[in-house]
Amino acid sequence: MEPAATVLDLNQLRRSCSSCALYELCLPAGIGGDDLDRLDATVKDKRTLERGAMLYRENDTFEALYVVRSGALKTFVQNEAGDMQILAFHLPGEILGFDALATNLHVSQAEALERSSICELPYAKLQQVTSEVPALHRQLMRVISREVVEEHRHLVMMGKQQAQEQLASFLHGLADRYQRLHRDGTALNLPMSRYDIANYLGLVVETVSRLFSRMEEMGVLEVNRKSVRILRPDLLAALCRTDTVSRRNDVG
Amino acid sequence: MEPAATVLDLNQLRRSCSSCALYELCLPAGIGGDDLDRLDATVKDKRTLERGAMLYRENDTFEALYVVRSGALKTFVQNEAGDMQILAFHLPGEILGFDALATNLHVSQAEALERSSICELPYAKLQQVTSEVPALHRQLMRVISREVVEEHRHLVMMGKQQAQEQLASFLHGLADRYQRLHRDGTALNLPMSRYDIANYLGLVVETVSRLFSRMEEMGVLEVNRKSVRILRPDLLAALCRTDTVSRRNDVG
DNA sequence: GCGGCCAGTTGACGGAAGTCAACGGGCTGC
DNA sequence: GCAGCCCGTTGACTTCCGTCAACTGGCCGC
Repeated sequence: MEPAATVLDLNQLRRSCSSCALYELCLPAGIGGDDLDRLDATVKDKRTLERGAMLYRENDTFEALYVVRSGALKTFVQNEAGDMQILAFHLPGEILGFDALATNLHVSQAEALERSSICELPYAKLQQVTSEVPALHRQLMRVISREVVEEHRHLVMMGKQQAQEQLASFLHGLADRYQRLHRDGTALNLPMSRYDIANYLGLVVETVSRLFSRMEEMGVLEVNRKSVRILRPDLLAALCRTDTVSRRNDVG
Repeated sequence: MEPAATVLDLNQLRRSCSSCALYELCLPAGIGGDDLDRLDATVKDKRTLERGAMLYRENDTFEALYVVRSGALKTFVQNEAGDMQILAFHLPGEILGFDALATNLHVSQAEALERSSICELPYAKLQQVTSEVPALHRQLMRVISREVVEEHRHLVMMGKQQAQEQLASFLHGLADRYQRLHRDGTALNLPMSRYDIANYLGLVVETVSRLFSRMEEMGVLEVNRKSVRILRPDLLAALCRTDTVSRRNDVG
């Protein structure tokens, strides 16, 4: 046990998945021992992104999948006219980059909402490991599937006819994700702007702003810029659905 | 070459991927020769679903992935109250069932919109083959990724602020998919109801109906119940975007 | 500290789309 | 063939949310 080796071990350990505080949330879940070590080896040194920095852009060649270690990102697409549609917000432990698997080119863009730390999983190396470790292959499929299910949630949110239901569902879902990160699920610190929230939900920023104010008046929230405290989780949950029976959404 | 064997061969051939008219559209794309044969062997006999029949329901255990051979299906989720949100329409050559990969339980439902023929790919067998054929593994990942990208398109559609843009985009995208199937992309025969279209886009059925009428008046479409003829593809494409610059979607 | 800028909020207004209602016309089953 | 049902369309009305505008307060750079 010479000191130098110990230091090296610590450094490697620090950046390895097995010691990652979020490790049960991301790829290795369900993988143990040797297999985890092999996965560790494929993780490139982590990157840090400043607020506003791009992780990847449209048409970038597919190099790697990325796991958020800390901070938050948004992914979005833009059309020729420059119109943006936000696809997702990514919190620590969440993976992004799957959009490029189909064509080997990214078809969306990823931007840091705040100073963020990112794990990079070079796909070539990842592919090599998955071919040797069937468990990782299955796990990777599961992770993509979760991505699909997450997008379903987004679609359901956007399908709601009342803007208030949409925002309530958004906050409710965010609180859930915070709790999964062992954070306080009632004291949200929103990394995204009102503008981003509006775009994500298919609304305009004024509507979102008014809804925050209205929900504050109702005693559901306490809003202070980016900081949102959920005073009445029960009421928030109730606001996620309309009381009146909707004609559109009933089963035919 | 005794007659009986020939008949058997023909039958097997008929239901095999290598002779499937849609084969370049679905899983085997990019796979050849021996590998294709092995994939053929994993495909279970095809199923036929009548209009309204369910392919799978929520909480069904994950058995297989499914490829549409003919007909059309919709996938959707329902909440406790029975509210429905349609997630996708599936045309021939398209795969469904990926939602269950994460939990081994389906979290959505699939229903035939008309008499449909389905290829069943039992996942256990598929997994065995993918572990032996790396190319298929990569192909499968690509297909799921395409699913993700397809959902992005749905999100962009729902994010549009004008209902007319939404419907125009929907029809435009449908025309594209018809052409990929070597069908006439200007003579659509909609397998889904107005109700389904409305739900898919987050609108109500009256709005969709009015928009069809309006677009007919504009000379863009000729509508006759389920049959929609696109008279002016150029105008339809133009209707997919608003002329006026939208504040919400501009890049900040 | 000060100025400017941008994010966010609020108000007034109008219009697009949702709601409610009536009706027509296929399709199905008897 | 006829009845009944459901799908789709259309009209009248209402309302929610998008638009435009003004204003405030944080934040950053100078």
